[in-house]
Amino acid sequence: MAGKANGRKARNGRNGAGEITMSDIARHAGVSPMTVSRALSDPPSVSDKMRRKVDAAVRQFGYLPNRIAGSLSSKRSNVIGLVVPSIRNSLYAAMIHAISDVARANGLHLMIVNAGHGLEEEEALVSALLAQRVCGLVLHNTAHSKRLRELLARTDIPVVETGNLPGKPIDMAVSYSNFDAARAMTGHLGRLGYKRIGFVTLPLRDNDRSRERRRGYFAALKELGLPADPGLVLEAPGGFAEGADALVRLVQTHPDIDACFFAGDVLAVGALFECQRRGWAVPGRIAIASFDDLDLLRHTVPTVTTLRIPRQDIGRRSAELLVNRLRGASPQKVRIDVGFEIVQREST
Amino acid sequence: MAGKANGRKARNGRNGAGEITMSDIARHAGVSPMTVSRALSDPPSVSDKMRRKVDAAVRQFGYLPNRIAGSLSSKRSNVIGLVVPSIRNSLYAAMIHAISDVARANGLHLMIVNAGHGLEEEEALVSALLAQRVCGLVLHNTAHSKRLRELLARTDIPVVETGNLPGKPIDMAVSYSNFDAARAMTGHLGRLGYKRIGFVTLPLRDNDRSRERRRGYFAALKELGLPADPGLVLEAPGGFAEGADALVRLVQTHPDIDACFFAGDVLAVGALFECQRRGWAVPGRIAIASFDDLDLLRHTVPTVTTLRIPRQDIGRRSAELLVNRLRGASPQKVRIDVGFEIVQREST
DNA sequence: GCCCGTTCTGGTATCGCTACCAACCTATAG
DNA sequence: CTATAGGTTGGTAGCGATACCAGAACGGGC
Repeated sequence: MAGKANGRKARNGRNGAGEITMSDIARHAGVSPMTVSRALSDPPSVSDKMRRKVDAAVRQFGYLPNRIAGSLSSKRSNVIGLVVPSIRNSLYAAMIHAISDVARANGLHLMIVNAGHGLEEEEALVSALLAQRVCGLVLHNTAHSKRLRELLARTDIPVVETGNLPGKPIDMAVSYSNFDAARAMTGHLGRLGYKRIGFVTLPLRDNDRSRERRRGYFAALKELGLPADPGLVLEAPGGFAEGADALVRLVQTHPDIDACFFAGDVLAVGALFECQRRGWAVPGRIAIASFDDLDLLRHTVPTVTTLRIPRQDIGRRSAELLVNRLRGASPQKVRIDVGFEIVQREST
Repeated sequence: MAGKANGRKARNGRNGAGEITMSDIARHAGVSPMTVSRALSDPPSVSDKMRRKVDAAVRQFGYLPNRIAGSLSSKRSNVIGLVVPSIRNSLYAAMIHAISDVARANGLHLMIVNAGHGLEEEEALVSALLAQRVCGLVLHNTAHSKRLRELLARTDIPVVETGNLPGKPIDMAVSYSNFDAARAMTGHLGRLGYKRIGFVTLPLRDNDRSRERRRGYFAALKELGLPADPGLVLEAPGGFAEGADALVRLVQTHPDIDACFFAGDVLAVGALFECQRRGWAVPGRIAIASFDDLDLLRHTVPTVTTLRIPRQDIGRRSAELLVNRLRGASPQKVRIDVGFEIVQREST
């Protein structure tokens, strides 16, 4: 008799195996579940007495609110999705770190995926992140498949692109201009007096950043009045050995080369080490310039001239833009150019 | 009249602002929501005809299932939590990358947090991950606060510790022995004939890995019959400049030092560069050994003797253990020693 | 002491999906 | 032609939280 009547309410009672719920806490604190919810998510809205009761029960049971349920109910998740070409690359690591810090300070979590370097892959991964209902996205890539652009256009979550300054940002962009940076460094080398400037680029396929850098290189040569020799441009996957190899090939095919600009820092360091091995003076025999201010470049012998890209700032500001939007800032297209800086060191 | 009757069902109808739901897809495909659910999560359980109808509707609307709702309902999330001391460090990056690959292949996502190096911080972060109801955890740290151990003991999700081989794993462990590794390298240096072997350690506070390495160093000295001189041991935060500085200080205070073992690769490289700057022959004036086989160490001049720790394997196997458990493998304490390898190169 | 505006608190109805069970087919055997 | 098994399909009832509104408690002014 009572059995049946209790049956309905029993589901709020302790259920042998299930997790501790807000109702459990509420019951033990002698308040309603709503009060528990408020006490945890917006303490000032609850009286001291109630809050104390709730806090005590929460501590007693080691209660951890179920954010999945919370997200479903409130239609707000507290997870930011992040798509980078490679978690392994320390450049991205600096950016991820900065994003992570801002996110944490705002109670957000990070879901990070490796895009590899394919457009379809990126599309699939972003879809998966959207299915997880991330509340914001940071994409390093700025070249996207048509379907991905459509997909993102339909969602109303904030999106920041960070790898390049795109002509048409999907939503917001925080970056520097790869074109300007490569142009500036090439120009810098020209102004230092170098006449035969080689260029080693990272893979160009599906990568607008690499392509922009190469474009910048050629633009600068033109401005310097130097001939554009396609033989002075080499494409190489990023790696120490590949940088060394590229340098050697350039020197062999173009013995008159007097400087080389590497579009990736690891390539440049690999080349520098090769020079050390061969006893080539840097910059005596050949000058070496790099892209991205790896800490390492400040400590090699000689130290290496490079472009300082404020990767951390990019991460921090991207995250801040997301946070602001999540806090209700009106969705306006933002396009922040964080700029770059040429760091002249011993190698040029 | 019909108005009222429809009122009840209307909530399944298109609702102006809300997201596209499974019911919407079901209605347009002319099947029940359950069939849509099954068609998406377990295709073989649904007839071809039904599946085709569902797939068509899904594509037509660009439907992305709401995994938050799915997770709540099924009490299973598809997110793995990962706690590392620093996302920025490339060692962890290699491990993260491997975990990420395995996770992706199994439809899992990664939530990564920076623990910094404090025990309380780790506790708070893990709590947050548990609140997100991650389905598994990878912790790099093996020193935990008492409360964290209790917290993890109460949950029934699989946990893998990876930074060291702990005496009492919380659940599973995949690692190498920091003690054995440091002992082996120190022994190796002794067997090469070095008599005054310095040791530069990373910060020891709250870090059992560093402490184990130092313990290994002293154990080896004892085995070699060499005196343990506390003055030959220095503690330094990881960094190129710090490595250089430590080396210089050791050489100044102990001019008879003939080898130095750095418990962090960046420290070792910083020291090597300092030698290049000062024109000290390596290993002529002083031999340098490192911990962890950064790619860089294979390319410097001279190349650097180091310990190869299979970071990627650690990541891969950790993830695989988690996946197996999520697939239903019985929870047995696993403790995998992935070992290490001494890589003898030019610097010693 | 009474009225009304504030502040707090609690009940109810979802959020979008999946687990579970019941109902329904179709096919094969008896 | 019916009975039974096997494979599909659909209805119902939550998962654990929050939004929204209504009601209760409180406090001050006349």
